[in-house]
Amino acid sequence: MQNPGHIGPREREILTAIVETYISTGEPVGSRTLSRHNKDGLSPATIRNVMADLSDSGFLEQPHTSAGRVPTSQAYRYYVDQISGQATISPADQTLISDTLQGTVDVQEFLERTSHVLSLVSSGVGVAIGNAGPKNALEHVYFSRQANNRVLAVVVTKAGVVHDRMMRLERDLDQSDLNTAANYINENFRGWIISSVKTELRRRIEQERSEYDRLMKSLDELEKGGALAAEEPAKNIFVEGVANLVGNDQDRARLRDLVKTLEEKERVADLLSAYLDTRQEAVRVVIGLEEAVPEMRNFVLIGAPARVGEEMRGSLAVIGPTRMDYQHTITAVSYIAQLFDKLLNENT
Amino acid sequence: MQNPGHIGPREREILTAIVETYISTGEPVGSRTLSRHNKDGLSPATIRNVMADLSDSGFLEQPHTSAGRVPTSQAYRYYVDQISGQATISPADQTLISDTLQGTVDVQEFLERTSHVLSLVSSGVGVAIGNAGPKNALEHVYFSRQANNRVLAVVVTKAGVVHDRMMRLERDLDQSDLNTAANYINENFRGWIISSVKTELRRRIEQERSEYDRLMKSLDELEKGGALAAEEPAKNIFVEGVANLVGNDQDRARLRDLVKTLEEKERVADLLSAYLDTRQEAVRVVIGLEEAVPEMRNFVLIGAPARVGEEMRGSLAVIGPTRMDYQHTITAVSYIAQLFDKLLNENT
DNA sequence: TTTAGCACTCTTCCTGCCCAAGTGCTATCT
DNA sequence: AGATAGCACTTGGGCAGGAAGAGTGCTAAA
Repeated sequence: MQNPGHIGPREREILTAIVETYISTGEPVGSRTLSRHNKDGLSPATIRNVMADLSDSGFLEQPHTSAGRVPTSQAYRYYVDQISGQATISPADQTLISDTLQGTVDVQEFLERTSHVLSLVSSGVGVAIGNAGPKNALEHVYFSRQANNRVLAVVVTKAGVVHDRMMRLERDLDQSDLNTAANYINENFRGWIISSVKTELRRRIEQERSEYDRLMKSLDELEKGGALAAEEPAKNIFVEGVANLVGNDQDRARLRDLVKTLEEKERVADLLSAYLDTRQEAVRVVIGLEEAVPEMRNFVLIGAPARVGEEMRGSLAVIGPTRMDYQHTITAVSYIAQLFDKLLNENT
Repeated sequence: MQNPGHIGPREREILTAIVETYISTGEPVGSRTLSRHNKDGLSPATIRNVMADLSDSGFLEQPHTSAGRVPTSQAYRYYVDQISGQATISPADQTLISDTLQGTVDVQEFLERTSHVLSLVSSGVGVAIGNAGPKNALEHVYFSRQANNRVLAVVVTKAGVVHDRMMRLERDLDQSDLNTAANYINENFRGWIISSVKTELRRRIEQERSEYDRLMKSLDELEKGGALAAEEPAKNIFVEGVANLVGNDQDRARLRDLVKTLEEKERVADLLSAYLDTRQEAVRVVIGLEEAVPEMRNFVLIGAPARVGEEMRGSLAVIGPTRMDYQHTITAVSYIAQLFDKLLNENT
C-alpha cells in the first residue's frame, strides 16, 4: 500500500467482491475462496495482503483469528456508494410494482400497497408512512350527530386524505347547529393548513366569548371535542413483511425485540422521519441502524421521501438485514418514489 | 383399570397434573418428577400404571420410548373442559383491561385496543375483528367531489362505523348532483341494511332507465363506482402481539410461515369466522388448529363473539401455543366480551 | 510486486462413552 | 386386588479427544 486507508482500483475490486460474496453466502469470506471464484487470477496470497490493508483501514473484521473476513458498516457504506447511480430496475420488478400500484386513487391506498410490494421485492420489511405534515390543507369538514353527545367529524384534506373521528361532547348539539358550524368552517377556512385552522378558530372563539353567539358556542364545543385534532398517527403507517426477517440467523431474543419494535408503528415512523427529509433528492441508505435502535444491529434502512411535486407526502422504506441485495432494493425504492409523484400528480 | 378409556377421579387428577406441569416446563413429564412435585404421595410406579392407561386412551404421547409423556390435543381438550366455569379473572388483568378499554366510543377503536390488550395479557397473538355483517344499517351517506371524475364517498352506519372510499367515475358529476344523490339515498334508505340499499338502488335505476332522469343517472354512476361497496375487509382486522410467538421453541421455517399467515389478515378473519358464531354463548377454545391451517400445529384459538345485545358486531380471540395459561386467557377473553356489550350499549 | 510455501490457529464435526431419566414387567406387600 | 419396590432395558444429552478444513501471517523466491 502506498498510503494507509487509500483505496485504489485493486482494493475496490476486492472489497466489492468480498461484500458481494458475504451478502450471498453469509459466511466469512477467506482469501482462497475469493481467488477461486474471481475470474482475474489473483493468488490467495496477494488477496491476503490486500485484505490485511483493508482490515487496517477498518473495512473488514475477523470474527476470530483464522476465520474469513466480514465486511464492517464502513465497507457496506463504501459498497453502496460505489454501486449507486449505475442501477437500473429489473423488468420483472418493474411490472410487479406498476401492476400493483396502478389504479390507486388516494395516498393511503398507495402507501398500503407500497408497503406490501416492497416486502415482496426485498428481503426485508416494507414500510410506508403518510405524512400529516404541515402542508395538510383543509378541503372541507362535515359533522354528523350520532347519538346523545356523540358527534362524528369528517375532515377531508386537499391531499384526498379523510380523517374521521368520533367525539363525545360536553353538551348536546343538534344537527342544524352542526351544519351551521361546518358551513362556517368551510367558508372561512377552505385551503388553510389544518393546524392553523385550529389555532385561528380558537382565537376567534376567545375574542367573541362575551357575545353569547350560538354559532361560537357550537364551535367552541366542537373544537374542545377535538374535531380538528391531528388524527392518530398510527393510521397512516403501513408495515409489512415481518415474516421476511424470521428466516434469518440471528438469535431468538433479538428477533423478538425486533418484531416487537416493528409492531409499535410509531417507533418505525420516528425512525424514518429521523433519516429522511424533503431536501434529499433520491434514495438514502442508512447503515448502522443500531445507533438509533439497539435491536436493529446489522440492519439497514433504504428509504426515500414520497413527494408530489415539491411537497413531501410521506416516506417509504425497506428495513432489512445488512446482508441484502442493495442494488435490487435501491432501484425498487427509487422506482416507487418516482411512481408516487407521477401517479398522484396525474390524478390531481 | 376397570374400563378402558374411563377417567376416574385419580386419572383426572394425574392428567391435569401432567398437563399443568407440561405447560409450565415444556418438557415431557415423567412419573418420577410427577410423584415428587405432587403432594399426595403416590409412588412413581403407580403413576406409571395410570399413565400407561392414559396413553392407551389417547391422552398422552411419548416422543420416544423412555422419554416422559406429552399431552395430546385430546388431553388439552379434556383439561379445558375441566377448568372451564371455575375461572375468575385476576384483579390485575381486570384493571388493566378496563383501564385500556374505558372511554372508547366506537367499535373500531374498541377492537384495536382489544387486540392490543389481549396480546399483553396472554402469551399469544391478540386478534379482534369487526363484523361488517348483515345488520349493518345505513345512517347516512355523503359525497364530495374531489377532482375531475374523482368522488369521495363517506358512508356512516348505525353502528357508528365510517367507511370512506375514494372513487373514480366514468363521467364527471358536480357537487350539486352529488348532494341531490346523497339526499335521495338518505331520505329513502336510512336504516336499511347497506347491501339491500345497493340492490334496491340498482333495481330502481334499471326500472327508470327509459326516463332520462338526471338524478338516476347520477345514482347509476355512483353505484357503478362502488359507492356502497362493502368496505375492504382488512380495515377492521386488528392483529397484535406477533412478537409473543417468536420466543418459542419451534423451528424457524414454521415460525416464518406462521408470521406470514398472520400478516394476511383475511386469513385470520376466515379462521375466526369458521369457529365463532352468534349462537354460542361464551368463550370457545379450539384445539387442533392445524386442521384448518397446517402451520398452526400446536396452536389453539381462544375466542368469543363480540355482541351488543343479540347482535354480533365482531369477534375477538387469542391465538397462542397449546402450552399456554388457559385459565388466565379464557377469563380475559370472556371479560372483554362482556365489557364489549356493556360499554357499547351504554353509548347508544 | 506478485506468488509459493510453511507453520500455526481456530472452529467444526464426528466418534465413542457415560449418565440421568424414563419405561415395562414382574414379584411382593398390605 | 390395588399399590409399591425392584430390575433390566432404552434413549437422548453431554463431554472428551482427534481429525479435517479453512484461514492467517510471515518469509523467501520468481
